[in-house]
Amino acid sequence: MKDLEAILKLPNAEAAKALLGMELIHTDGATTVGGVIVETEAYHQSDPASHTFRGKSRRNATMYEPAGALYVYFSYGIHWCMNVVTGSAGEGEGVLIRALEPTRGIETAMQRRKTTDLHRLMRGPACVTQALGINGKHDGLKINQGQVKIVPHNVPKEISSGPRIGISKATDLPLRFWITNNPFVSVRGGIMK
DNA sequence: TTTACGATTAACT
DNA sequence: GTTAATCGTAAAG
Repeated sequence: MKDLEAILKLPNAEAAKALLGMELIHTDGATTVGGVIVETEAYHQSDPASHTFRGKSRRNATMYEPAGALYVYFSYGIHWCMNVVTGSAGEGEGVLIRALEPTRGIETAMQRRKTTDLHRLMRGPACVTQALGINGKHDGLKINQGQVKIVPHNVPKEISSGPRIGISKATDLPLRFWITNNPFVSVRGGIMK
């Protein structure tokens, strides 16, 4: 198992795969909520579906921070989604965290999500941020230097890949990765198994 | 300044 | 399976 710093410097898609099986933890005061990353998507500068495709702007500025920064953006007027910035020198690359397998602070997460359905607790990018209590205030935070941490947890038995979800461009690129047969992966879209 | 739309979710038929 | 909710951002005027 490589440490986080090494993973974040890997090429975009490699980093997305390497983050699977790591544990993402958010500590807010006395409250800690976290889970194992089971689903990710890779985005980079030359990708038409990426926020950084058309260069730096106000919203995506965090994507150009050094690897290890947290890019949190607001979508559809309601949802927060979180990314981990990757690459070695402000290349505008990142990995979208799409789903976690809950491990810590499950009761707190259920209160925040207003559901007791464990399988839907952290399934979907906006569900992850809601369960962990992540929002725009966390944009730009450095991972492992404060409230948000990513630590080694286990090694995925098998990794699957396929087209990404919820985008209208470059939908044929297999830049979505998940842990094979993990029940906490969002299986929308009838993608390959 | 105005307009169209999105790395989505939850509710409903 | 289908659709409404909801608003910040980017692109166009």
